[in-house]
Amino acid sequence: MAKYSVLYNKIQKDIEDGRLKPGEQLPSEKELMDEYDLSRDTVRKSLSLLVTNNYIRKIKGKGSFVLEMNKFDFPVAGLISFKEMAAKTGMTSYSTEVIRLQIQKSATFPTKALDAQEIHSIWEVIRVRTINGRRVILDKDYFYQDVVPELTEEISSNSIYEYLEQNLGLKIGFAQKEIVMEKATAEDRLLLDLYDYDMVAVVNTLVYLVNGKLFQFTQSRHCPDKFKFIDVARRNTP
Amino acid sequence: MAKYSVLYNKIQKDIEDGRLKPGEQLPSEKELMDEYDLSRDTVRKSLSLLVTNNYIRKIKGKGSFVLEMNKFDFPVAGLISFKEMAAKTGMTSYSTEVIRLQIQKSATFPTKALDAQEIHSIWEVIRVRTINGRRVILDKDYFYQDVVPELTEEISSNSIYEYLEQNLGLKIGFAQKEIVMEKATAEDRLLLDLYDYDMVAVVNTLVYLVNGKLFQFTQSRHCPDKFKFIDVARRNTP
DNA sequence: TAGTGGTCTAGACCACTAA
DNA sequence: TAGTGGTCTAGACCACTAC
Repeated sequence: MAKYSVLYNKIQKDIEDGRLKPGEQLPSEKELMDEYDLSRDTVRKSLSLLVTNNYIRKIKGKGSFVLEMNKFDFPVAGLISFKEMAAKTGMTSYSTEVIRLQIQKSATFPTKALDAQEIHSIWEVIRVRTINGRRVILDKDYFYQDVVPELTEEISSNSIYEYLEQNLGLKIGFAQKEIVMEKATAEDRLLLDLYDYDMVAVVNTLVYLVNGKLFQFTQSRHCPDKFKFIDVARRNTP
Repeated sequence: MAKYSVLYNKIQKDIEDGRLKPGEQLPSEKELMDEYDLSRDTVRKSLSLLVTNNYIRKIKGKGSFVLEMNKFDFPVAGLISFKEMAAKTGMTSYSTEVIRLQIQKSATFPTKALDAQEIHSIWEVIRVRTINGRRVILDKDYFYQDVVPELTEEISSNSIYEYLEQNLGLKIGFAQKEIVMEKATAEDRLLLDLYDYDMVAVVNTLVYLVNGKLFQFTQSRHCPDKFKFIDVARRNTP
């Protein structure tokens, strides 16, 4: 592990575990250099990462301070899986039911997500997420089979991402999300407990590997009253 | 202007204006050093910024490449004002109507957004955004008066952000957004052209200055069929 | 004035990619 | 093997903040 990663992880953990409290001042760059026996640039690299990930902010002439970002309910910063979210927010009761798991010939895979007109074999996974006894999320995932050769019901009902990262060694790079509202379909009404709602919140996601290759499209359809998306935006990062 | 900013802006502009095309390879760090007479670290700082802002990606042993991120309709990356968005997406016909502009004593300012129980004087600005003849967005903005002393109808109907940044010299740091769906209120139905929809997409935003001080809360209520939110998420930025 | 973070440099070594 | 980006160092000067 790189030296700057070690320091980054140390401070990140200190913040998440509450050893460093919101508003608290971090040691100065000089002090961190001495304490961890690092050059200033390496210390600065760690701190820069903490800044871009919204853990701290730096003020010229004053120091580095832990951000106070606990005004919202849960800390979803972008890309996170259902299972990770469940763990972070401490959901007591949740489960996943696999509705369909099959291979397709790019039929229903959204055309705009395809790089070209090539024919691909594609895994289609349809799952329903239940939280506290209510079916609230309908997930439709599509993976290229040349990237994800095998997929079982057991993997799907656990965490696909965990499998992809730990077993297949795939490295997720980034994702584009699009959030829209749509009229509920007959399928939505069948698979979700929508009560009297006639709309759903739809999150379309394209997931890319670190090498830039697109490998997954996901459509996540949520009960409107149980949907919440959190985002932290930084204006003009430079 | 810092040297790394100069190079960053140069390349960013080249990408946005199409002189550097998606997938194209940038000059190597060595070449950029020579061409712009910079040290390697300075070149790397520029490129790092382009990476975190999702303009390019770097591949060890190969080079830096322009990202292909044009699969979505418009490039909203986080924090952007209505006027900026209108300019970027080339909306032909839009206007803003100021419904209410007044000073309040923190009454309707959402309590969870307040730092303490202090009493503040707060500007309340309620505006309706019309696009192509349809009233699609209801914006409710709240500003602390000690940060924004004066606000006129003219400023409000133009761009408040432009005024804050250029005239008051305020520096926006970052914002937290929360997106939820809500049942339409009587006010929504009165001020928006909702047709037969009975829900709205609600974006709650807390805006902080670079010094970390919270200074604005905004609630933006959208017609569901005209709402779209785009987000780019990077997994494990380190 | 002392201490802080911001910028910039020159040089070194490593790991990965491609021919 | 040559070229690329990734990490790390030591030292310099600057701008801002606080006292």
